[in-house]
Amino acid sequence: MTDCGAEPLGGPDLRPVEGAAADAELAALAKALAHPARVRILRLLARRNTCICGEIVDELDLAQSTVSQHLKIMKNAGLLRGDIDGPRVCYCLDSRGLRRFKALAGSL
Amino acid sequence: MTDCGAEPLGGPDLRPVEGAAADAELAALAKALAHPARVRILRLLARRNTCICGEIVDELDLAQSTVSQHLKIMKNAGLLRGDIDGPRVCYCLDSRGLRRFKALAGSL
DNA sequence: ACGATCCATCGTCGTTCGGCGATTTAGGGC
DNA sequence: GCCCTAAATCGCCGAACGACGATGGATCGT
Repeated sequence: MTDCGAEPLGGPDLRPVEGAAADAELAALAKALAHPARVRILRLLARRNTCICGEIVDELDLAQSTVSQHLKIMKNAGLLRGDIDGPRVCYCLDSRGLRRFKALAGSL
Repeated sequence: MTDCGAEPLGGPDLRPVEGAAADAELAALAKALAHPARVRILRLLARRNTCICGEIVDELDLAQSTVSQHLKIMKNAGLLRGDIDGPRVCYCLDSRGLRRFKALAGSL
């Protein structure tokens, strides 16, 4: 139940890990992780291999609107995907973005 | 000339990569990297294995005071070390902090 | 001792972040 | 159609960020 759709299935990332564009990219990804609540959300989603939705709100003792903002930030950064599942929305990791982040971090 | 002193020489980092404390730690490190100029500074310092000081100002087309702020942020985050070298200050990577960041990023 | 240089810090300004309650939007169930 | 629930969005607020110029403190050269 409520599993996210399949990944868009990208091959290995060919973009460079250096240069001005890569710097901006890493900075943007880092900014998306620059808050404990967002790191926690990412870990929650990683632990349960299935997707959860409003359960995140229950775990975080933050208001629903605040959690929604955090989710939006990470989604825009490409770290999460959110699929609509009936009246709910199912979030899960975007492993592509996560891999990209790790690759950029590893290049330091 | 102008090489930083030796690293404080820490063994392998024993702190956990998960839990609330680790989340806060990763968030803090990520915040320190959440700006293109700071990523760039880190890369500049990584490229030249010797330390540079005000040369960073020349490369960044930012005001000297702004660069100083960025350096302070990364120093406080444990990503840089700054050793006084006569009238100049010699910045270089704190490989301990950098390793820690990579370890935390890799745990995602 | 003096001026010059390097860097840090201060004060200011506009922008963005992070939080919340309240409201809107979108589906599902009856 | 109507309500109920889940989630997004809006509006507001205080706090922090990011940039700058100006000022201050330390050190070198002369």
